[in-house]
Amino acid sequence: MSLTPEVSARQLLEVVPAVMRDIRSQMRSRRSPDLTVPQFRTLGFLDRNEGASLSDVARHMGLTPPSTSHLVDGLIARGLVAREGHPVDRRRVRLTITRSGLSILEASRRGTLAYLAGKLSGVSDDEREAIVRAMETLRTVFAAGAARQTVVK
Amino acid sequence: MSLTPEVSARQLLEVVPAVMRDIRSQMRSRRSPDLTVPQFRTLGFLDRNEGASLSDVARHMGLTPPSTSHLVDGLIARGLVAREGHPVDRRRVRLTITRSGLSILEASRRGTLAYLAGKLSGVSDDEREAIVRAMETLRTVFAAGAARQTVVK
DNA sequence: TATTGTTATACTCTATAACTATA
DNA sequence: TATAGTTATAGAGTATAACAATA
Repeated sequence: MSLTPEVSARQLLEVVPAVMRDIRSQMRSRRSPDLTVPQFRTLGFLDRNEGASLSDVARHMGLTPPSTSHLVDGLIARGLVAREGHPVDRRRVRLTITRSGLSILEASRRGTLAYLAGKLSGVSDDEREAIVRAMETLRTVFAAGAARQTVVK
Repeated sequence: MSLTPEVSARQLLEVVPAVMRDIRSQMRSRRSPDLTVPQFRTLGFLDRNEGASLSDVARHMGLTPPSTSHLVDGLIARGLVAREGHPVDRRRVRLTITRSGLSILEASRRGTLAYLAGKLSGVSDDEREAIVRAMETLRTVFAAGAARQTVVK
């Protein structure tokens, strides 16, 4: 049989990195709203989760807290994210996307989506349906932080 | 309608980075045959293309020559790749995977495939079929170097 | 002149270890 | 003691710019 887990795993391992590289280099090539993929995802998360803590972001991204702290530093340095103290628990941090961050996020999102949609425009409806189905499945299997959350108590 | 290019593009942009992160962190966690994703792909390419030049690798990976040179340096430093002069054109370089590189490549491939297959084992046959179909489509659309090769004369 | 590759430099992403501050 | 976060340090990946060697 051809559709064992091993076969699909092999396909993933070959194709996903190639798609990823393409996305990265497209983002890099936009010379105004240039966001890296992790920065883009962080802004998107903060857009949907106002006042998230550093740990919230780390969990969502599947990163360690130091990596996340560093990542957020970069966004703050560029004025795209604001960091305030938490009113109650003073160990915590409240992260919010700034107006400037939001507009860059939207520009970048539009640009990248348009680019990807262009690439997919030559693909048949049928094949696009398979892509959407596949992404839905993969999302549940590889949800960010899934592995950690299973391990952590 | 729900399956426009835009919808599938949105899915890709959300899901692919998450899958990629998962693959990376799995590779990082194997503490003997630890290869990064680009190193892994480079070794795989050299396994299939004995004596490839630096430019060949760069094209395949969708990277600039300096980045590729650096990447290859790391593999040579670890004894996984050998660099010789080209017998005819002395500007060129012949890259080959070493025996040690091959055995690490195979171990890493087995480990990562097993990990991914495990993750996909809970997925229905139907959904795996969609994944395989999607990957086949994406491979043709995002083939490494495709963009450059179209642009370059 | 054009091609192949390297070196120099710099930034981002990521990790682990060690630390501070707060609970 | 446990939790939230930062700082220190380091390696990999990537880019652009400048260069050397060869064709």
